[in-house]
Amino acid sequence: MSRIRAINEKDKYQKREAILDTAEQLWLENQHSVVSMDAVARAAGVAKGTLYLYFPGKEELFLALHERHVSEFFSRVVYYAGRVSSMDTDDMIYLVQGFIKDTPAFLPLASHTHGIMERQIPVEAGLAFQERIDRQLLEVVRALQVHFPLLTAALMLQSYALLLGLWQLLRPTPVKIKLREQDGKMVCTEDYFEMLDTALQALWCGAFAQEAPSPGIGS
Amino acid sequence: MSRIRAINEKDKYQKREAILDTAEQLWLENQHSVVSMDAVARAAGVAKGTLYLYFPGKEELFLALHERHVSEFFSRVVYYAGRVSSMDTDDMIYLVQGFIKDTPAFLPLASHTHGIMERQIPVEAGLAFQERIDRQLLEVVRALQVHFPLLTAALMLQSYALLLGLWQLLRPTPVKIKLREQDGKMVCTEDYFEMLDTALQALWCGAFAQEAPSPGIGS
Amino acid sequence: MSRIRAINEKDKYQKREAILDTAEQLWLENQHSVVSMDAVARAAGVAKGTLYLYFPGKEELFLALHERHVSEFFSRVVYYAGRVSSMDTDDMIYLVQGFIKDTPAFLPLASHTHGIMERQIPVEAGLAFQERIDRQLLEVVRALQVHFPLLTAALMLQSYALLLGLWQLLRPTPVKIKLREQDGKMVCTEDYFEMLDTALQALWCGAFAQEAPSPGIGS
Amino acid sequence: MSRIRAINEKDKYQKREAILDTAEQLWLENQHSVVSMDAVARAAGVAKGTLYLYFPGKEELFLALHERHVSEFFSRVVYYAGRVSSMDTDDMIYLVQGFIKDTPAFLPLASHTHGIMERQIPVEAGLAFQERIDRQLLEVVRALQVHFPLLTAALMLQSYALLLGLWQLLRPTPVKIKLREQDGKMVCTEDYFEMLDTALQALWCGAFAQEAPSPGIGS
DNA sequence: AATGAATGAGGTTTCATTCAT
DNA sequence: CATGAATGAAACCTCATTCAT
Repeated sequence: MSRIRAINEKDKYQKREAILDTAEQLWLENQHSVVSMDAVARAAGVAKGTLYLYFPGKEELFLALHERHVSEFFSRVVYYAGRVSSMDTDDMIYLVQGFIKDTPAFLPLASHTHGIMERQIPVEAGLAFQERIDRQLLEVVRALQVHFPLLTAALMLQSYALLLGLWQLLRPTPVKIKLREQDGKMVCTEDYFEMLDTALQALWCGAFAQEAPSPGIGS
Repeated sequence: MSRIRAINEKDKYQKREAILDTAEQLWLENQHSVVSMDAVARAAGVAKGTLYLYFPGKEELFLALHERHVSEFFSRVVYYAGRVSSMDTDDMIYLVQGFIKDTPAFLPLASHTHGIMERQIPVEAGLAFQERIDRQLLEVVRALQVHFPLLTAALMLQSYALLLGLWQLLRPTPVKIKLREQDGKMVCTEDYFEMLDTALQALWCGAFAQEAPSPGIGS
Repeated sequence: MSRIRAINEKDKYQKREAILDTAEQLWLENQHSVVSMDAVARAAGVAKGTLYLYFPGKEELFLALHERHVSEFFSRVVYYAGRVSSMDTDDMIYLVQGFIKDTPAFLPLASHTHGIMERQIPVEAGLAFQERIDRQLLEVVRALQVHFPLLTAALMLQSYALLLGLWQLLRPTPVKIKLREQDGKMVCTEDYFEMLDTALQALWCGAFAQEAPSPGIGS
Repeated sequence: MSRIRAINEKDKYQKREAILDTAEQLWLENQHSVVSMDAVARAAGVAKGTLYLYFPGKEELFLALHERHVSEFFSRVVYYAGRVSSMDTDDMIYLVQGFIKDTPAFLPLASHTHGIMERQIPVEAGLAFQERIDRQLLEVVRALQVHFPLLTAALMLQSYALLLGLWQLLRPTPVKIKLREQDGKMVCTEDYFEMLDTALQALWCGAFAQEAPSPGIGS
């Protein structure tokens, strides 16, 4: 990272981004434990104090990284939805899985963010974050409603919840890895993507079918 | 807590349970931070060392608490499924919501367990835990298949993921509370239970409809 | 170990000895760390409290074990000195090395005793121990003076110090083992027994030569 | 201790030395037990975390202190050997006793280091320490061989062992002090320095005499 | 703007010993 | 005599954050 002083706004933005890049890198390498500010500073080639010039604290730094992830995903969706003439559920799932695979730090960090961090963020920062996300989400919903008239923000939220929850249950823990070695067929060690595919299909299918009467299915 | 020495197995079991009770209580009171063994010992009226007679370490203590929750829920389901002549999705959702409301520590602790703790548990303990849970899960699935022939363990897992993920997104954070004060209609602050109801309905409906051809619904 | 109650003196003595046997065994197996009373009790098949019926405390237990070692060595010397018609330095060294090899727990425990433990023993117990040892030492000296007229208790002490000190410097520490792997010729990793042989030879030779004038040797 | 920030290398070195000074002081005052990092920090007037900026851990801190002692002794010897035109055994003993008297923490700490600590030091740190000491020892041996042609590194080691072992046997324990009160003439309570003098004389005398035939001396 | 030395609260775990049973 | 459940004082180390330079 450049050791040059960031005087103007553009330099500052680039330095901020560079710090986030480093943090993302470290997060990936060190999933087992938690990344320390010390490590970020060292890896980014800046002093610890400098981090605090660009981010109010640790929570905010990683929240910013998470926000970058979410924004990137939203951008992709809007872009894709605007380019194709029609979309179905499979296309959405394809987009989601593509993003997850391109952004391996996303799920672990999102899990951490929603599981732990969000409670410790200063309210002001949390509110601002939430507002930015909500605004983007509304755009995304609007863009998607062209293809999915019945789609709602609530369904997006539910899908995200499914995404997140499934990953927490199926993520490759040491225990999970061990289990899979012993018995590849245990239900709890099914591949995440396969399970996610099935679940999202079911959720969207069910969500869009709610309008029509659903007489005693499954019972 | 009783200060009597637990000589026989029954007393020991009761003392263990009493410690778990205390831990659960503290967990509820102290969601913002993490409960320390110190606090558990003090609140339970035992010495710190005593905790380590009943649990190998902190992680295991809270994992045991989580296991107690899950077992309790499973018991309820099996019991209920065995008593009624027929069940539908609404019954299941009713069971779930009932359990969550009766056990306010469940979701925060489950979130913590899957988000953080599971990675730090000794592999042996984790494997044993997983095995016990899986065994119970199979029983539950068997009991439910009487009423839902198409139900699978995978669907149970997906439902749990939804439960967990939604709660993490909608839990009453300071930020969330503030938001709701400002604007009761923001999508992100919808009530957890309402959202869970909708989502589970959709998921199960979709899951059970998968068998039948589902031609491009929603698109 | 017998779980029978020790009523008479003989049973008590045997139980005490059995505990010491177990402690010795454990000490050997666990040189890297320190043996806990818990471990001794478990290995001996008695309850922790029982240990305190036979020994006032941990220090005293291991001091008793050390005393058993020393007494055994003294016995051997007296026995040997009384049986042979003449002895020289080599015979003594042979006796010493034989004992050390037969009693692998001796040096680690002696080192621990003199390095750490002795300071923490209640004065009364320490005095009694010291007195018993001194009495035995005097006997040994008397028995040896038949063969080594110039031998003194001081020389015995010095020899013991050499024995002990050399072992502490040359004991197989992880570091020492690593060093020896890298370079078998470093002076600091010479074999203990070889070094001890040389040193004792020199010490006794020098001690017995002190009577005669030793003008400027070595300079 | 100065509360000034140590910015440059020189300040840092001085602060490190100051911490070692404090640790040495505490060691002397608290021989009965073991000095805690807490106590060192408090006595040094720095925060606990600061200690860990200067030393990786407790073991390393006290090993560094021991190394300072040894280096100081070696320096004295080399300096002395280079200044005088001739040395004999008495001069060496004088040097040794002088150092011990000037450095009262040396023997207790050395005893602790070799008795206990060395096993718990990370191998890397131990190896580095050993290498530095060995290098210095070789210099010392070279400097001394001017005056003692027959002197070897092995003899130095043996002398150190004697020094160490004798001190452990004769150190002023509560028990030893009590004994001396009762009976000033017991062999076990002879003065350390007197015993050391005799022993080193004998060892060196014997070592240098080994070349010449030693026909059954003492028997 | 940038540095990095200093802080210090906080948490888990061990284990010799006691004493009610 | 024997048990083993309970105790509770230590002790080490981490790391987010601050602030003098």
